Amino acid sequence: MDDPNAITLPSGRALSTSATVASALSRAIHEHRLSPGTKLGEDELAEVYGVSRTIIRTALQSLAHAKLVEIQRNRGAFVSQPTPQEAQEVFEARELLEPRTARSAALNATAQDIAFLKAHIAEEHAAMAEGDPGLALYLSGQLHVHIARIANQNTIANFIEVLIARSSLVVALYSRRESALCESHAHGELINAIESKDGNAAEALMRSHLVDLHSALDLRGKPSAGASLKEILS
Amino acid sequence: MDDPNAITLPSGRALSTSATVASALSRAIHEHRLSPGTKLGEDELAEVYGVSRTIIRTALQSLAHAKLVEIQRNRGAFVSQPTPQEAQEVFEARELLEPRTARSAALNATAQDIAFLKAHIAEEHAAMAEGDPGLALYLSGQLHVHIARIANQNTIANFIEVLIARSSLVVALYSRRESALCESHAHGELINAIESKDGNAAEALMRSHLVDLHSALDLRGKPSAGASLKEILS
DNA sequence: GGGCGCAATATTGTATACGAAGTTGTTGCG
DNA sequence: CGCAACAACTTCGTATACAATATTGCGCCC
Repeated sequence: MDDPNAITLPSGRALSTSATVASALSRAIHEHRLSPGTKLGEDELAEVYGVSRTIIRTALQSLAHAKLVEIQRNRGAFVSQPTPQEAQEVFEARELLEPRTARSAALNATAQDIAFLKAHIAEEHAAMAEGDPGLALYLSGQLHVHIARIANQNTIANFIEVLIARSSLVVALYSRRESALCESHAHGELINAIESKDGNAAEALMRSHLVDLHSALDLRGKPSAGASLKEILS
Repeated sequence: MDDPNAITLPSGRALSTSATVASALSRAIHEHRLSPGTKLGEDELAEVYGVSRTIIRTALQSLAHAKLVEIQRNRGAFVSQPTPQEAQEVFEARELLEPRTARSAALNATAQDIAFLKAHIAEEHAAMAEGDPGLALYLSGQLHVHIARIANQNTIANFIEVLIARSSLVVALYSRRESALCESHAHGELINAIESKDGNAAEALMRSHLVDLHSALDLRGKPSAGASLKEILS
């Protein structure tokens, strides 16, 4: 069944099939192409990606572990809708992990790392300029992950990766202003601090950056964006 | 096929089957009944638990996500053998997350929470007295998770849960002294601080407790304990 | 006309079957 | 006698088939 609209899985070489699907879905969620609450039917996805349900299930379980999708027994998988409480927790966790990690990154960064970060920011600007805010949002999140990896903290980086992904959901639901989340402004300053190997500045800038993001949320009410279907009408 | 030695899955009511298996395996790893490097064959486990390979695979993938087992493509699943670098990372992550969380717990704890923690410690002592150090180790780890939950930080608590599990592997491989890891001593003081709602003390005690644990490791060499088979001989 | 209960449908949960990759033991050659 | 290549076996990866559960639509009763 070579489905004509089966997505040719990108870079399907060394990665396991289910990981590829999970990555594609994760990316779609990051970029707000899939809204919180969207049902992810197994047969549907199997057809889209041109693989069997087995692969889809594995991928969904992987995403569920990262809290990107919620699997309800005998009901199916849905893109997660973090509660205000969960949103709060995500940012509190980030505020514990990221500032200190940014400090380490500043102390560890090589010239190569700096170049990479700058290229990354340029990419982010380009995406925004081309009118692809979803991609820009994704890239700006990945920057935080890269910083943790530069700090040689893979374990923490993995946590941050999960937190970033969930943050994207939080933004989709609770963002007050529609504008770009990580204003490249803050990221630029942060990278400058890292480049000057100024650990104190990097830590402080990261902390205030996170506070900014956090305070740009409106966590009082209920999900604002397309929390789909009856759930919002009940 | 009602296998006579098929483990009657404990508390199999509300939990999905694969989650039950994952929980059982996780517990076995925590308690050092499964050593790092042990091969976890799918058919083997399927027979032991009296379920199909499908379930086993799901469970193993879940554990792999928590870095408790490592899945090698076309080779199988093995209990993880954290490298010294990973061990280091695990403890650095804990040192970022747990002290501040202990502070929150101290400020949040209700009388009920205190009672629960004390009962937990008693259980831990009992396990040790009964000569079940594995169980004691498991329980002492869980205490850290409970503290995070008392702090109303479920997201952080989930991270800590993973870190605790990995710590158990680290201890199996790199523990210098064979003695109990979390000497109940430290836990007792910590709970006292929480009971007195002394956030500063709780944070400081947790920090020093983690430093103690960390420094009890010998991360220079290679895995000490039964890192199985040829891997240690090559 | 509205609400409840039952049957039909659809979707997920689990098991099994088949194909692919790796591992091991053996045999032949150097 | 040792090493390399081959073959048989074992184990995993993926797809498909069947069973269990939830959802939906219809009809009946109130």
